[in-house]
Amino acid sequence: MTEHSYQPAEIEAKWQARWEATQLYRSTVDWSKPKHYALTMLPYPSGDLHIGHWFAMTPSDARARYMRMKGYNVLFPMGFDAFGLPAEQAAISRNIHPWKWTYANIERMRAQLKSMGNMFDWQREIVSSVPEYYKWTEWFFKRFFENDLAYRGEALVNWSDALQTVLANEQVIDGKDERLGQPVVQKLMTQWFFRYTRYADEMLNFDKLDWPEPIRNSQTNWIGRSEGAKVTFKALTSHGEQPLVVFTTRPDTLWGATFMVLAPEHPLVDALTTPEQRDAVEAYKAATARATEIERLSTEREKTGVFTGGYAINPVNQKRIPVWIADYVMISYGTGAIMAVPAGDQRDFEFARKFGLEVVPVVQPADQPPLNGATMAEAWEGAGVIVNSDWLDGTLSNGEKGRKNPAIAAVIDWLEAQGIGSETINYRLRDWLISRQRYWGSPIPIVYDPQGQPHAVPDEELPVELPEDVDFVPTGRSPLTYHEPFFKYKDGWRRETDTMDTFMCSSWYHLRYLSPHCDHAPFDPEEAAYWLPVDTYTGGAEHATMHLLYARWFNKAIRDLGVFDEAKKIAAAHGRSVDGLFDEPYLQLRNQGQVLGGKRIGDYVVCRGRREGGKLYADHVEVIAPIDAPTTDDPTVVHGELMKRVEHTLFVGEAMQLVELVAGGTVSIPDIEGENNVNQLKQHLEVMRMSKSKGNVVNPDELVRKYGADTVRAYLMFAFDWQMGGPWDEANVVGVTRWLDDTWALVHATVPPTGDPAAERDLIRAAHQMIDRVGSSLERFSFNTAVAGLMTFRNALKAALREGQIGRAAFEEAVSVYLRCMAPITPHIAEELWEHMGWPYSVHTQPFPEYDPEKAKSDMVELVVMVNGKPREKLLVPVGIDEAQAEALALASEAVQRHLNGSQPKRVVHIPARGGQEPKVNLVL
RNA sequence: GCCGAUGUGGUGAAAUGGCAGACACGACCGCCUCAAAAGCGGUUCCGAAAGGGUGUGGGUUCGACUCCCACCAUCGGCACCA
Repeated sequence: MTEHSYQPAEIEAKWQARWEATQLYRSTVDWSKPKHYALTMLPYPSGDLHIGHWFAMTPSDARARYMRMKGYNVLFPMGFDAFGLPAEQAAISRNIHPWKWTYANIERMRAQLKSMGNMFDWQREIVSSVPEYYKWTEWFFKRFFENDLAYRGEALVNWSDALQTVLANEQVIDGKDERLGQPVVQKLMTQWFFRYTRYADEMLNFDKLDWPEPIRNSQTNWIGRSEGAKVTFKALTSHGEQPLVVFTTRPDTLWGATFMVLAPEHPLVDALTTPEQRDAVEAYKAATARATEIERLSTEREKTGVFTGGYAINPVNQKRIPVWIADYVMISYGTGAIMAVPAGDQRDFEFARKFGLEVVPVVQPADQPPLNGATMAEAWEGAGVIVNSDWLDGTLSNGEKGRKNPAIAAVIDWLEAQGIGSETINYRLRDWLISRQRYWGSPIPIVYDPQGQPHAVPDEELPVELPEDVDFVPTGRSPLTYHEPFFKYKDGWRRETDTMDTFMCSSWYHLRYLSPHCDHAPFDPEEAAYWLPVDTYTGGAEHATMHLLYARWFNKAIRDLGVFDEAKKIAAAHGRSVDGLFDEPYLQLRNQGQVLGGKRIGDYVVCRGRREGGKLYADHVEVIAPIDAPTTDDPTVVHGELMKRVEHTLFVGEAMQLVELVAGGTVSIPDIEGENNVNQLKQHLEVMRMSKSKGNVVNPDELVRKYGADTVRAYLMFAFDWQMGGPWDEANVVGVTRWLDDTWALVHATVPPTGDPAAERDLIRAAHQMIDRVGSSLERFSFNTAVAGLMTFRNALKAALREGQIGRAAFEEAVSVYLRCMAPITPHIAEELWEHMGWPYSVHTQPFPEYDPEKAKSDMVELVVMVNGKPREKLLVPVGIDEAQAEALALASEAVQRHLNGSQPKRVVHIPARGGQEPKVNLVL
């Protein structure tokens, strides 16, 4: 027995205080050591830390700690993304200033974050809403403005009535804002933009990045690059000939363009429309404007459109073709106008058939009878040979996009020579709209002269401070427009009164951690030279096309403005390779999954038996489809969804009727063959996102009080694959509780001075297998197998100590390895037990144990004997057994003899032991 | 429609192309106890066994949860994108 048991509350408070007092997690530049910048996404100070924060941050901490023990100088900072709409919304509904609300939340959340026991260096904390921080957000804006990366422009923008502000494209999902899910409308407004598309191509290149495929895929889709050409048609308008430019990815089909379609909002529509068509066109435009607000998204909709009465000249063959308007052409993509090639594009084909327009085939697929424009049933979008196209006839159009297609390459060259078109890359990506008509954000450091021209405020006036005494109730205009002391700059000059999108603040926070109080630059170049770029970034996948893309753009933009130049010189002076060093902000990215609230539909059961009191004693329970539910009111039958089960007691249906399965009672589940068992029944469990309204929020503070931080950490790491997440189920915490209780007792055990060498060798072998397992698991973010490796060792240590054959020296060696392997995952108990062993502070500054394959090896192994790839027998053999011996033993084995039945194997494959696996012999019959 | 991810026991889940189900929860049996809890020991994919099992159907391979093709289901990104 131990003198006292494991009391997490005591030891966690004690060690957190000691770590802070000794500055154990202070990270400073040290050029003699390799660095590792581990970053986890900073929280928004919305009130309380939830279990998702723990799930994101504590495994990230374990990884950072592991890297530190592996010899890296690790930076693992934390801060608060403190500007933004939620603070303002909360402030409005509670009538409290956003400033007060935000800072109160930060106080609270900082304490909660500290309870995790993470190795955050709190001296590097940042808060994005303090002037010390946003001075530099403004400074970056100013640099962008001065270098034509920020501009003021009029554009159709996303306007949210609910939020009373404009939003970036990224913040609009299916026509609704991402915060409240309220409709967003298109409005023509003058706003601030960043030249996002300037880096589109570079952002499509992920060569330097170790990022998850789904994120790269989302970003690639979001940027939406397509190769093609711009071609200038001649519009015959009421004001004479006017150029009408279209973007096409299929310039090889130009000769098949038999009409044109413009988006109803296109500027040339009015000039093209003839008096006879005027009414129809106006009516269609009005209808489109209405439809935009509802749902213009539906892919299945039948084509609609109206003839403008006007014509254009196809520049390749001088053909006069009609110009239509239709809502399937989007004003926001390409040039808002298309050449329609009905024979080669299914949408154009449908449109042509509906309105009786001409179809001229220009790509003739091989192995098919010649296409006939009048009779073909659908467009041919694939490869083929060009026809009906003058000089291009006979060229191969191989189905590729861009210059890889010979026909497209030939046409582009020709268009450029003729001066009627040019090769063009078009992006789905729009420029980044960063102005917001709200109060709680970083001011935009711009002033307007009396003529309304924007000028940047001088550097010495930065930061433009956000005034506090503002009436911030939203009116559709920035609250700052009502604050005269703020907007009045000098005679006749006005300040910009919009504020910046908070994604601007979070695009560079990883730089401010480097030197949060630096007052002459956004960051100290020496710190940047050492720490940048971020080596490992962890956080949620929901930021794929927002924060993670903005931050990449931001990084590339400031790199080209020379912001990293000095850091680059310093890094080079220390012998670091600086080529491309600052091209990307985050080298490795890993996304955690989500902890959900629980879901599973229970089996629909029919229980039959005898009723006694309020209970049914069932001798048979059958799982059926709910549709087959009996319609009887027989009291000896209970049916419904299985909501819950405790041993042999079932709770059935919404009414939770009690059913007791009697001894010898049977269960039948048609999906599972054979005789079924009561514990095979599926019970109802709700899985959904945790939210306050659903009342399924798990409060981490309570869990910490109940189990301790180490248990919560380890359980979150153990419960699911970290990159997948899953439903929260507190019932399983007990496995981790037992593990730590056991560990406590085992390390406190009394052991004899000497033991049995064989048993000791076995224990040390188990320890080295653990090192390998825990280390490689943490390396690849596989936290659940790391914990499993530790538990496996616990089992070995427990069994060994029970036998009483472990001596003091072997015990200490094993415990030393064990505690150092535990330290990244459960830092408090590891530290406490390390101290208990009498070893010097701190376990966290110890090296991670070195894996010794020799010590991990055993003397005997199981030789796996396989027949046609199926394992049939295992033979215990000495570890160094050679191929001939192994094959002879395998051939002689009982199972093989049975399978051979007197014949000879066709082939014998020997698979030697490697990578900790057993040797195998496969016999092919 | 295009692109991507996922699919394994009663449950959470493991498995560089090499013993499928490690580790844990639950359940069952036993020990301990006057009793219960805790604890301890054992069993737990199906099958008596031979053998069969990783969403379905093919393929590659001596050998496939893993690689390839097609399909089904769920989730995510893009979407009348020219």
